[in-house]
Amino acid sequence: MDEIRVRFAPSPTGYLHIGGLRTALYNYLFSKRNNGKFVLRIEDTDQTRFVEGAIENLIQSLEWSGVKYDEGVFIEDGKVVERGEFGPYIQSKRLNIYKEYVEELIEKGHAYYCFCSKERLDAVREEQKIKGMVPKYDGFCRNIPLEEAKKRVAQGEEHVVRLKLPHNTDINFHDIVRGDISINTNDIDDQVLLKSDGFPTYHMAVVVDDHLMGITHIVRGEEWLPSTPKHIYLYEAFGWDKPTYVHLPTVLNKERKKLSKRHGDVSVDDFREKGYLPEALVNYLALVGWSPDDNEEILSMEEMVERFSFERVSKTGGIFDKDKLDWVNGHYIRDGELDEITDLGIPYLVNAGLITEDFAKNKKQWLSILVDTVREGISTLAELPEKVDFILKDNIDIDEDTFDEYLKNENALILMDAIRNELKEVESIDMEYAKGFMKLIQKSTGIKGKNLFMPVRVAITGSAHGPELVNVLYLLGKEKIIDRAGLVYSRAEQLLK
RNA sequence: GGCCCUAUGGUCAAGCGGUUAAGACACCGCCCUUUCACGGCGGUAACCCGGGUUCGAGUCCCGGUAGGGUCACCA
Repeated sequence: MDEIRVRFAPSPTGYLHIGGLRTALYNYLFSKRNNGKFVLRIEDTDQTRFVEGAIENLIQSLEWSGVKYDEGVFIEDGKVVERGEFGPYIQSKRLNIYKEYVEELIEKGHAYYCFCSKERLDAVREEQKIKGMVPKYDGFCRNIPLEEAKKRVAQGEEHVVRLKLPHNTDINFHDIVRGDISINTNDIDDQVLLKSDGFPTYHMAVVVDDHLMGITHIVRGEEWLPSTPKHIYLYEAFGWDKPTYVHLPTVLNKERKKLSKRHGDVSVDDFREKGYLPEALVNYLALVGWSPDDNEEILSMEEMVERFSFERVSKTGGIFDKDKLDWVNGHYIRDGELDEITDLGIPYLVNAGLITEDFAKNKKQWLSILVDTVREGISTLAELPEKVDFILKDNIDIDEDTFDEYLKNENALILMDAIRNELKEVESIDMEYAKGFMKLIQKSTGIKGKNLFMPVRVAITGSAHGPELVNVLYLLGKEKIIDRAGLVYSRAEQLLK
């Protein structure tokens, strides 16, 4: 059997979004699973929608997510380059190729020149709508004799080329996830193949390129299902072998609509910024529309590759569930390599103004302990600052209710005193000392259990909730603890008067 | 509106003619614990409706309903 070749073919009209990432991911998993090749092609046939920097952004997002491809468009030294023997991989560089094939279609009678103006087309559509008809090209130019049409073209008359679909013919094809599908040509338009600006439309370019690039499986979103018959017809008109089709179910938002920019939070970039790990995003995304036969939910890329198959892709659109993503992400934050998680988390602390770049560089060890003590309580890296801010900040606030509950008493006075006395004796707090610290306080005050831990926790952290106290003591260090104990002492003393 | 697709708890999702209809997220309890979290245990909760086929239907067929997609010189 021939080598399996798949492609992901985004248009550079913006950033990579979640739906696109999943499509790319499934292509990747499938190609890896079958030792095939994965191509990245850029479909920039609509000049008007081209966004500067979009290609670079798309590639960077893919790179970040760990979805790798073998061939096509890459970035090297900040520049867009192409690698592979089937290039160019950017459609705007292939205009002459499409033109050639369009002419072949015309000669074979599968396509025709159309001179209708935009105005006429709009008027026709408008009238059809009023009559309750399906808006469709009325075939006005369909029967212009080829010689006459060519003459008009030669005279410079503006024109497009349309697909000449036979009337009332069923076009059948098989889709791996949808099964057999049949659509009648009466329900399909004579699609424009070549635009008046000389660029092909998607339908023309996709067929030519997929064929020329040896693509064996077309894996794309289900929004392409209705136009697949046009593509099938083109393959037949050219006499080419048809690829295998795989139309993926849609990723939906809470409103059960296709994910869109309007609702925000759909760009892969956004998720990265919000502190999601690529492993987690990709892991979760794979699960919207696919499940492995053993139903595992936490899977590395390698594990997904091992288990992936289109037979287990569902037909139903799935809602993107942020809660579950958060859970998956939290899992990766907790289970990830501490150094890695720390490195990823540091920028969030710097951006929040909690630490400086210098501090980040010089206090790696300390920071990794910081991250380790709070990582179990967060689901995204962006939550890091709020979780550690009581440690890094100079001042903490203890709200009145909490203070009254735990510190407005004689015990607090005794405890704060003991803490300050104890700490006076030591040079600094290391982990060993931190581990035994509460024992020492207990010994010197005779206070124990909740009466010991809770007031101390509140006094030095400002809150009745938080992570393991031993780590917090170490992280806080001598000065801060003495300082905070002193403030609590005075405040309690005031209140007790 | 035409065409196409889809239909299992709130969400994702097993199931592929015979099951007490898995599991995960979320939610609620309990346990662990100095608190929170993590973790562990348990719980609430589902086969869209109506006809067939069959000894037997969540599973197959038909119809309805609902949801989605698509009807561009956009992809």
